[in-house]
Amino acid sequence: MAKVKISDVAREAGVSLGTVSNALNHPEKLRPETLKLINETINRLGYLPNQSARQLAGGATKSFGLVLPRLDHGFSLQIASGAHNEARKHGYDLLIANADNDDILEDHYLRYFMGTQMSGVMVQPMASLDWHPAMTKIPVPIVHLDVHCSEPGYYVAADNEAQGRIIAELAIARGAHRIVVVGRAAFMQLTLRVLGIHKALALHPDIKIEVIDAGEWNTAADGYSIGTQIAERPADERPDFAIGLTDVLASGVISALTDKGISVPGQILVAGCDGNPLAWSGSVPLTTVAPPGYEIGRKGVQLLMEQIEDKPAAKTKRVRIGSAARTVTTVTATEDINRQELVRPFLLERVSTQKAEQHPTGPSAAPITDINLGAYL
Amino acid sequence: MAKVKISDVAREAGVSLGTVSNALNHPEKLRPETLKLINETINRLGYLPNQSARQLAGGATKSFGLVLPRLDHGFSLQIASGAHNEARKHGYDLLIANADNDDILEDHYLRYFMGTQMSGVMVQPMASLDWHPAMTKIPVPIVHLDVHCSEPGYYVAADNEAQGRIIAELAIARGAHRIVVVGRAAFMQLTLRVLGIHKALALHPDIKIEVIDAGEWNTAADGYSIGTQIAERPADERPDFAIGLTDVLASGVISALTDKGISVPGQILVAGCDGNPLAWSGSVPLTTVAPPGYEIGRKGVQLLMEQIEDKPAAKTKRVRIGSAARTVTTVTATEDINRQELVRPFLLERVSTQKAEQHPTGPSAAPITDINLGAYL
DNA sequence: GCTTGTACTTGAAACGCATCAAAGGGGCCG
DNA sequence: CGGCCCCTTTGATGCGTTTCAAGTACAAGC
Repeated sequence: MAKVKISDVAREAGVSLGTVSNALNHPEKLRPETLKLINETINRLGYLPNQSARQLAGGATKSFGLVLPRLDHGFSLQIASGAHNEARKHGYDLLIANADNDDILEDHYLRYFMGTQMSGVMVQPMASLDWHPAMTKIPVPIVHLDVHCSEPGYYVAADNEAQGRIIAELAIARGAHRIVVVGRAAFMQLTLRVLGIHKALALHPDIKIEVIDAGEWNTAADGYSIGTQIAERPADERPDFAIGLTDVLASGVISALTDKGISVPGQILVAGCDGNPLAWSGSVPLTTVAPPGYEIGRKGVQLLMEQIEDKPAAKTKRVRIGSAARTVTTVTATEDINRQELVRPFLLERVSTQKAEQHPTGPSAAPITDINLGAYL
Repeated sequence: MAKVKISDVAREAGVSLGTVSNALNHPEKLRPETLKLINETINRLGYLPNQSARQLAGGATKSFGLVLPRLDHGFSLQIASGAHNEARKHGYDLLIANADNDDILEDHYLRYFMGTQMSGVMVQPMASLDWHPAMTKIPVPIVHLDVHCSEPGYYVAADNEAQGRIIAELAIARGAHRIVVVGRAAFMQLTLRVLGIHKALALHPDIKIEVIDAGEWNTAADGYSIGTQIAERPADERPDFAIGLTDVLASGVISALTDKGISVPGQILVAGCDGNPLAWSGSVPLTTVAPPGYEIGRKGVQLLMEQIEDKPAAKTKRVRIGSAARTVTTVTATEDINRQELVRPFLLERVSTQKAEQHPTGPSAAPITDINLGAYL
């Protein structure tokens, strides 16, 4: 069962090698009969073009690579979904690699994609951003997602500050008097969230705010221990609203509080940031602010296209996209819930959108008008 | 910024082209100093091997392709996760393509992968299985996932009959007297689930069973309409246990019942099949039987490896893997819940495993000992 | 000093295809 | 009938690697 190649098709069809190639790539150049004859032969022989050879001979193919840190995080999947749709719209393929939370693998796949003559590559990198210096020399369009690079380059990031602001405003609206922010602002993303929270609360000097740090990794256990600590305070020193810097933290807090007999949301309201489904499995639903992953993926591909199409464009472009406040489930499970919504989109939530923010030096990001509910986990 | 190629490295390092190639592929053949020199040059120049050329010249690279129908279904992600881990274990890369529920795209990516000289390809195909005849002529190892092909070939599938049996046994254990099965057994998978249910109930002639079909597509709306129909019956004609053939159906049923004022799980217990997180968002948690996606992905890669390693092996192998009964959340939300579990694995569930079944003509599937909790959405 | 062996290194030949300048074929006009 | 032009097809060339038979250098043994 030897592999059938283009020359086999040519011989069999009685045409030349170049003609078969044209049938594949520029069918409009061929006479209809010739094209038909060749296509029949291709099918009969079961010919499948060798992509490697095509790429080698013809330069980049129309495909993008996307390296994600994990596949089981809703945010990353939203990115993948947005990127996929946008890529297909432009006629590009999208290949996804799972870096599995491993820097080395991330680097590995990135190089792999760049070496495959992909038309462009996107990464949602883990914490650090110090690429191998060589990386910047590669003449392949690349876009970083969900980071804030200081180096020149393209990136698309969620407006984490806006996320903080939104969640703080939710607290204000709920009449909070004493707020705790749970977790360590270990990464830029989290720092910005805290900043947003502070900015929003600056207008409300009557509201007390407190940031509790419980450990380096912001694990659920950290959240649980902070929750325990809160629960053990005298009732009048407890907050009435807790904000987890991540959903995982928030989820840990909720567990601790309810374990200690404190009602959530009866006595303390808890909210998170991330829109991370992994953290939703508790019996107490969690209110969270989800970054617009779908939009980020979409915009990422658009930046790739930009780099491909107008080569001599600016070498740096940064896009920040506002967050959609997404109350995945209302804090109070017994609150009025529109059952109809449950039947259709299958996400028990109220979605309100927030206009995209303009980055001072960047282009205006399109306002977020749609949230891809279906694709969201 | 011209692309630096292997000959540039060779010239710069003062060695021959073949030596650089050896440095990359057979470093043990080189004198340590030479190797060091070449590596330094590679880094200095920012050389990145052209994967297309490598593949073209060297035959298949160590990478697998996986085509999934969607990315936002927990089952597919489990497959991806299992496949990824197993592939890495053997030193292979895994590239994922999202067919986005589109037959044409599925075919497209499949061909793409096969044409890229991948070492092997896996697909979780949508309904139909009539590949283009040419497909079977391609000398690339391929494994189908979650299907039951009649044609010769390799596949790994969940034991859907076992899923039905498990869910029926749950109903029996809960003391059900009157069971309805909701949905149309449109695909083989669903047919087998119904079969399993019937087999389990055959031992309990006292339990009444009824199958309600509401439409071709088993949508949430279908579930809702069946739920409504059930709710409108006189109380003594209502079932006390409803089984959705899919979680989406079950979710629709729950919505309808609670909308009509019937308590779930107070008056009617509802369970589903799939372990589909999309269907979990309701305020009433759903008990579901999840197929062991992680195991399926793992086994898929193992079958790929088998085909790669012992070429002259059997041309057909079929593996059926038993389902893990995974009660994502107990039917009664107020039931005893082990809070500790909530903090750690972040999946409020009880996992019980079921020994793998032996396919008459196949090899024995390894018993399922672990469920990849973390990777499960 | 010559031979044999060992340890590296070399470079030319594929790999399968896209490209493109050039050739071929046919119709039309003069 | 000849000349032109347009539409279609041809096939040699090169893409960046890997591979492998052939080469080189050096050391040990005689």
